[in-house]
Amino acid sequence: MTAVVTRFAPSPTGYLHIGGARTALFNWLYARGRGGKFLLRIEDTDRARSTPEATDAILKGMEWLGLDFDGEVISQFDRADRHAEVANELLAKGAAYKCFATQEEIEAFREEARAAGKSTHFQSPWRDADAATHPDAPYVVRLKSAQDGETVINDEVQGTVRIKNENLDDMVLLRSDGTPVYMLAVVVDDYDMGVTHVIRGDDHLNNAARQMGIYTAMGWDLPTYAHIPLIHGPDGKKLSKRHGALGVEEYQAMGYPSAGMRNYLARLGWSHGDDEFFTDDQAKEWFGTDGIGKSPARFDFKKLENICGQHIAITDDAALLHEIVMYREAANLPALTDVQSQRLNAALYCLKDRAKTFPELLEKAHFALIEGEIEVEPKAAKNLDTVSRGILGALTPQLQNVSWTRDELEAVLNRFAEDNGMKFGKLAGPLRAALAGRAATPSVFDMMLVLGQEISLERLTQAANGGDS
RNA sequence: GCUCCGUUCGUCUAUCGGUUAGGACGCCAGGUUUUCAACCUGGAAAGACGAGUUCGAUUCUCGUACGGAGUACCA
Repeated sequence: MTAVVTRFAPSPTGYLHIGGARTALFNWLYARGRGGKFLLRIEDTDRARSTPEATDAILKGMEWLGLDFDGEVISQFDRADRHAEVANELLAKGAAYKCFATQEEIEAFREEARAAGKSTHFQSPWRDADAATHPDAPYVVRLKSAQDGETVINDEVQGTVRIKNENLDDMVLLRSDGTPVYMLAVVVDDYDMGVTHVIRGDDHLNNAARQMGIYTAMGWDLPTYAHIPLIHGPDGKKLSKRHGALGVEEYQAMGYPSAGMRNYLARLGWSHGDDEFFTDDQAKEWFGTDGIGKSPARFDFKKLENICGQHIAITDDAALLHEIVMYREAANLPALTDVQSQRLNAALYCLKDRAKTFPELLEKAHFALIEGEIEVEPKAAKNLDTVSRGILGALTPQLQNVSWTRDELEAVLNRFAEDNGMKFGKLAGPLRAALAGRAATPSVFDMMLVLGQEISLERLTQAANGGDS
């Protein structure tokens, strides 16, 4: 059995959108789970629409998603000579022909066909023309595709799909300027790159039948096809910019961890029994085309968040800190100072299972990130009224000479609450406001432990004095 | 127009002819709780529609409806 080779072949005409990212992920999982190779090819034969910025965005997106590929990035445009070579070989074999029809002639043909309710596929009069009759004019090279019988696609996802050959047109292989067209380029590239499994969007299912004509004419073995359904927006319509069709870098900027993104995307349109939450290793082991569904899936941010929250919770602190740093960069937030990252690192243990995204985690880490003056948000301000400040003023001295451990702090605070005839909850609000300036924070004990005695007492004192001392 | 593909709770999905149609997210109720989150318990919630095959269809076949894709000298 030959080794598996998959590829991701985006065209660089925009950012790497979520559907493309999932296609890349599927190919990556398939290859990586089988000890195979995963290649990247940029389909840049459309010079007018391809941009280096887009290629860059694709590369960045894949890097963020952790989808590493083997070998160099392959530019399809760079291989134009090879594509032309194959076209000429097809010509020599009589499997392709030169077509001198003008755009006007083709247009006229289509209009007539449409009016007659027939297939609009252009039927070139040059298909069987004698070379002696060829004019000295520009021409395109078209594939002489079969006209009878049917083409059968054995697709791993779609099953057996039969298309009558009469519905296949003689597609253009080489433009009149001699440059190759995508349909030719994919086939030649996939063949030359040794691609064994073509996993791509099902918008290419029809194309597969047409491309198979080239394989047959060249006598090449077909790859295994798996045409996966596209992702739709929340309204079930085609994904548009308004809902979810954002570039993957925007998901990074929104603060989703990439492991969660991979998990969610893998689960979108693919399943392995009831497993919802899994690691990369599990996904690689489990992934196969048999688990891919046939119907389009919709993107759901709620579920993404849930999965991401679970991944944040199991990520080790060092990796998490690193990813948060990268997130801040992607979101154009100021870099963390040394003190901030030290404190954040120390606080991660009590933060990571309370947040679904990095912004949420950072929001809860607010107490650890403040340096200097604390601004009290309105919701917390009511916990710092005169009465509360009095309580804090009475409490603070009692924390002067205790050993700064969780047990000790719990003991002191509980005793204080009891002595003053109040429930601990009554005490927690003011403490939270004093330590973080917020109403929603991690446990007050965790905050005091992370901040340390000196800073904790400083903040308590400041709050007790009304914040104006 | 023509060709191809799809359709199970709101969403992602399981089911490979016989199930009280399962799980997850979300939602609702209750519990726990120093806030948030988490957690625990319970609940509502689905086979597009119509025929056919079969002892028996969510599952197989056909049709209809609705979505999607392709039909380029775009990819």
